[in-house]
Amino acid sequence: MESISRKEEILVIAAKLFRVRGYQAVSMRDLAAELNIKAASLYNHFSGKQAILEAIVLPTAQQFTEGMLVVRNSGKSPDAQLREVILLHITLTLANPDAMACLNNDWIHLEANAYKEVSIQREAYEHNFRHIIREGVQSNVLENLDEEIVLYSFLSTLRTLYQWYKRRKSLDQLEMRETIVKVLMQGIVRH
Amino acid sequence: MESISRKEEILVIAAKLFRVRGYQAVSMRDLAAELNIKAASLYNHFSGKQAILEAIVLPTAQQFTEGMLVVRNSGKSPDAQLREVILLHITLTLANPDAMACLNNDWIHLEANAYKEVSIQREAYEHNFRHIIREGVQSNVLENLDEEIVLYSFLSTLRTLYQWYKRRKSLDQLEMRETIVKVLMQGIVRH
DNA sequence: GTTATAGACTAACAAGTGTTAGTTTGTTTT
DNA sequence: AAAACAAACTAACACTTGTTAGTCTATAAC
Repeated sequence: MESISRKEEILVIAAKLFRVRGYQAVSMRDLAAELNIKAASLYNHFSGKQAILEAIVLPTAQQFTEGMLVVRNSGKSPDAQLREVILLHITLTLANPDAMACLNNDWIHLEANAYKEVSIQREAYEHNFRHIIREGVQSNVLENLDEEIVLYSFLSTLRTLYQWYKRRKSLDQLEMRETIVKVLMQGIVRH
Repeated sequence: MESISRKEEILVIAAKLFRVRGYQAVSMRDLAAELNIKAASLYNHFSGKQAILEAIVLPTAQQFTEGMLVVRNSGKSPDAQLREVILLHITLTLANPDAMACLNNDWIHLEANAYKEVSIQREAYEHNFRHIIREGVQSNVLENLDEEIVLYSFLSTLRTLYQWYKRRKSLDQLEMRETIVKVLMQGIVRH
């Protein structure tokens, strides 16, 4: 069953193009050309352009939803959960940076059901994130700072990670993860 | 000379649309409809769609370049400069959030000279930012952390501010600014 | 009162868009 | 050998895109 592999191949190239130029700026002919086929041939594999976007974005969104669920059910302390969420973002981003870019930038071009689906997952995700922060404040391990500012300052950094992370030797990889955790949790000034 | 006002009016609406749907997804007819005129009428005010994008993005990029210059020439300590840069982002974002969105998301759709222009300014800006961080580490006021991670974790938060800042009473405004500074500089854990 | 000017209009263009229909080719399965 | 399938193709469609040309109208300047 090599057909799965061909579909996958299309998704890899599509995600790469969408990341660089944006969903709207990539035509079916552009995508086909990159695969050395004609635009019409893409319809042997996907029902249309939307379907390609969905096939990239929906599973990625799903991974975040599932990851967050695991963290929330871990029974760990709030600050440990925060740490886990940060590592989740880093892991998923390194696994597929192009798909991460699509999830972040092109999900607004999803239509109808897929759009609603991602909206709901996104909201639920932020809701859980907010709760971890709140529990951290209540249990006195975090400073009592504005929830929204803490939430989005974290999320901004993590969601745009795909833009600026650099591939490193796997040894440095661990160090990078710890540095990001440290920067977000403890800031950058000496004390 | 009411013509300036009309041009400005178009830019305000254009920035709003570009922010919500993205530059590529907004047609000249869409923009015109929002202004209750026909697409062709837009060409009385701008030479084309690109010119509208440029008129939104270039001045905004310029403001950051100028702001950074002031900070760098202030003679203040590295951590004070860092604080100034954070406040610069907040000030410019609150002044024109739609233009900020365009600068962040749609500048890649600029062509030729305008694209190069913004690329150069962007690089110079990040270069200066990086230098402030380096000086902070060298003068022992900042922790010795990976420069790139610190830089982009700051920039990510500041560049996406337009997405999540909430308008507040001007009294809270000051508090918000201080909270953002605190979160970025000192992190969120108690110590 | 004539002349500019700003700012709108209609009509049309060439190019590019996503998509469909129908066909062909080579490989796999039976 | 026959049938089924994956995966490509050509040709065309209806529509949207940015843009241009040429025209009309009201207000402001002289």
